[in-house]
Amino acid sequence: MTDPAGPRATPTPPTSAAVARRAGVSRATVSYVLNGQAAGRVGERAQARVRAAAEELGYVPHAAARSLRAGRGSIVLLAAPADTVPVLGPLFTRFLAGFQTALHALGYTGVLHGAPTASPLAAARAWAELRPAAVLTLHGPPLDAPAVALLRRAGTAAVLTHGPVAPPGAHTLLLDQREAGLRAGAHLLAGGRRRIGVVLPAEPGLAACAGPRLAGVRAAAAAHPDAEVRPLDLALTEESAARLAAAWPGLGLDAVFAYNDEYAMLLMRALQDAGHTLGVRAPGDVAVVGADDLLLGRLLRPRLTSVRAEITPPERIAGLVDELVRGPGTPPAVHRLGTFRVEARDSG
Amino acid sequence: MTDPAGPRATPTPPTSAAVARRAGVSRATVSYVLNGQAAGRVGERAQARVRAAAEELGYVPHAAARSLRAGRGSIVLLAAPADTVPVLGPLFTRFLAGFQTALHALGYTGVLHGAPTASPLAAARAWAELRPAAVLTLHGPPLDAPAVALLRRAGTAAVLTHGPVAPPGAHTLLLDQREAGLRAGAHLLAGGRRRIGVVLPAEPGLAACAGPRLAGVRAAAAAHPDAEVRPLDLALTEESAARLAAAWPGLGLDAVFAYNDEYAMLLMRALQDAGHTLGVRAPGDVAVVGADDLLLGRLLRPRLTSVRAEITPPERIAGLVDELVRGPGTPPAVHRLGTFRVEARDSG
DNA sequence: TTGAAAGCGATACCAA
DNA sequence: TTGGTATCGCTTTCAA
Repeated sequence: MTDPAGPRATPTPPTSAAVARRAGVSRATVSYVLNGQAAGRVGERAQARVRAAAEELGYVPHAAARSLRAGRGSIVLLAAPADTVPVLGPLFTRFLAGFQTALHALGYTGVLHGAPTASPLAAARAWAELRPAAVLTLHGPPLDAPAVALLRRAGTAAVLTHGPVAPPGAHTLLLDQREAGLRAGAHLLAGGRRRIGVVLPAEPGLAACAGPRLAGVRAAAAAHPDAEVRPLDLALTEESAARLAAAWPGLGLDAVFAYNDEYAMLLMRALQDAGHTLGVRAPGDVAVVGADDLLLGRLLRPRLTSVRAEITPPERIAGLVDELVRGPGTPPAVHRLGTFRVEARDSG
Repeated sequence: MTDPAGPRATPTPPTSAAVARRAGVSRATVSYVLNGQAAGRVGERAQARVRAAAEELGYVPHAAARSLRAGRGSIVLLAAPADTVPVLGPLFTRFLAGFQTALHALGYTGVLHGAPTASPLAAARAWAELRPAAVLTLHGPPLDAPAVALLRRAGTAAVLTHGPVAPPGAHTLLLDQREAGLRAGAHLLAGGRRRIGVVLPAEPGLAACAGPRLAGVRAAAAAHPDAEVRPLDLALTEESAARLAAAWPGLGLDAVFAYNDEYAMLLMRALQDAGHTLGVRAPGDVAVVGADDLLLGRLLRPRLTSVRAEITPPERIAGLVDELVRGPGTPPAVHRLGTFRVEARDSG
C-alpha cells in the first residue's frame, strides 16, 4: 500500500541525534565528522559509520540551529525592491547569477529578497530577522541611516548600499548613474549637438536612476555655454512615444539621451513613423543615445549608440563581502561597482 | 570621539531577554505582546512598556530561533539555477516580483535562490538546510525523485516543480512548453506554411525549453501529412545568424519558429541583410514567429508575430502554496502556471 | 578517542 | 495576569 503522496514529510526530520543513534556514537562525534573536525579525534571506523548513517537517513543539517549556535548566519541578502527587478534587465540578472555562484564558493548562501516595502526601515527590519552576514542593495531606494543602524545592531557584519553616498556604518557600492548621463552628454556634445533631450521614464522605480542620469547630462552641458538640456516624459508604450514624437518639432532638439535602449528604440521608431509628416529624420536631425547596450540595439537599424555599464566581476564583489564579514571593524569605504562607457554606433 | 565605522554592530544584538529586562517583565510576556497573543493575558501598562523597550533597543526577532522552536520556517524558496536566470527575461522577473509581494502578505519570506547546480540532489541539499516551508522550481532542470524525497524528509511541506511531470511527492507547476510549439506550429500551418524550421538555441540552459517547443511544433505538424519540421541551430550572435541565413536557400523552408523574440529578430534581420543576394524575402518567403512577446517585437518592422505566455496571477500561486503548507497531506496535483497564445502581427 | 552537557533565542505549557 | 522552564537542533568545551 503505497502512500499516494509519495515519500511523506516525516513528522520529525532526521536530526544529528538520529544519526548518532544509528551510528552508535554521540551527537558530538557526528558533528565533528560532518564538519571535517574529526582528524585525530574520531576513529576511522566511527567516521565511516557516521557518514553511512547520515547518508541513509538523508540527514541535512539545520541551518537555523547552526547559525543560532554559531551566533552568525551565512546568508548574504541581495535586496532589490520587487517592483523594480523586472526593469533592471539582463545586466542585473547576469550579475546576480555570477554573484550567487561566487558566494557559494565562499561558503555563503546568496539570496535575492525582493522587498515589498514602504519604508527602508521596514525593509531593514524584515531583512534583519534573517540575521544575514551581509546585506547589499543594488537598486531602488538606498538604505537610510536608521535602516543601516538597525541592521548593524542586529549583527549584520557588512552593509553595502548603492547610491552616491551611504549613511554612516554602511559601505558604498558605487555605480554612479550620473556618470552614464555624463558620458552620453559628452558624446553628444562632442558630436556637435547642443539641444539635448533627456528621457525621464514614467515607469515607477526608475526615477532613482533617471534623476542622476539627467544630472549627469546637465553636468556635461555645463561645459558648453550654448548647450541646453531638456527633460522629456515618456512611458514605455507606443501611444506615449507617438505623443512625444508629435510634439517633437516644437521642441527643437537635435539629440536625445533616452535613458535606456528600449526607450531609445521606442522613441526612434515613433520619430521614424511620424517623421514623414513632421519633417524630422532620426538619426539625421536628432541623434539618439540609449543605455545598457541591449541586444536589440545592435539588431535594429540604424544600430543604436548606447551607454554601457562595465560591471565589476561578481567574484570581486563576493570577495569583498567575505573580507568585510570576516573583518567587521573595517571602516566604511566606497567600492566601485562599475563604470560607464559609450558604445558608439549609427544612431548618434 | 565618534566611531569612524558609525553605529557599530553590537557584540550581542538585542534579544527578547534584553527587552524583558528593560521592560521589567519576563521573556514570556515579551513574546506574547510582540506576537499579538497578549489579549486578556498581559496588562495594558505592561504591553506599552514592552513595546517601548523593543522600540528603543531596536529589537528584531531572530528568525532562526523562532523557526527552530516552531519546527517550521517561513521561507519560501524560489529555485532557479543561477546560470539561467538571465535568459528568462522580464516574464520571469515580473512574476517573481508579484509572487514575493503576495507571499509577504501571507506571512512568508519569498526568496530567490540561484542554485550552483551540479545535480538536482546537491541543490536540494543546499535548499533543505534552510528548512523552507516550500520549494518551487520554475525553470532549469526539474527536481528528480531523490531530490524531492530529500526535501520532504527535511520537512518541506510543499514541493512544487515545473515540467511536464513531477516525481512522486511533488506538485506540478505546468507551463507546458510543448504548448508554445503547438500554438506556433498550428498558426503557421493555418497560414498555409508547410516547411517549418524550429530554432534550437545554442545557449546552455535553454535546452529544457527548446526541446518541448520543438516537440510541440512536431505535434502540430503531425496533423498535416505534407508538413515538415526541421530543427535549426542558432546562437545569439550576428555571426551565427549570418551563417544560418547564408545556408537558407538550401533549406527550402517557408516558415520558422524562432524560440524567442530575440532569436526571431536576430534571424529575421540576418535574412533581410542577406536577402538581396540570396533572393529570400522575410517575411514574404518565410514567415517568422517568435515567443515571449517582448517589446522589441512590436518595435521591429515588420512587427513580430509572437507566442505569448499568459501567466497565472502570482497571488493565486502564492495562495496555493499557503494552502499546501497548511495542509501538508494534500495529494500532489497538477497546477497550471499559465497557457500560451499567439499574438499575430506582421511577420507571420 | 568519545561522551555529557551547556547554551544560542524564541515560544508555549504549566504553575503561581 | 504573570513568571519559570523545557524545548527545538546544533556546536563546542570540558571531563572521562
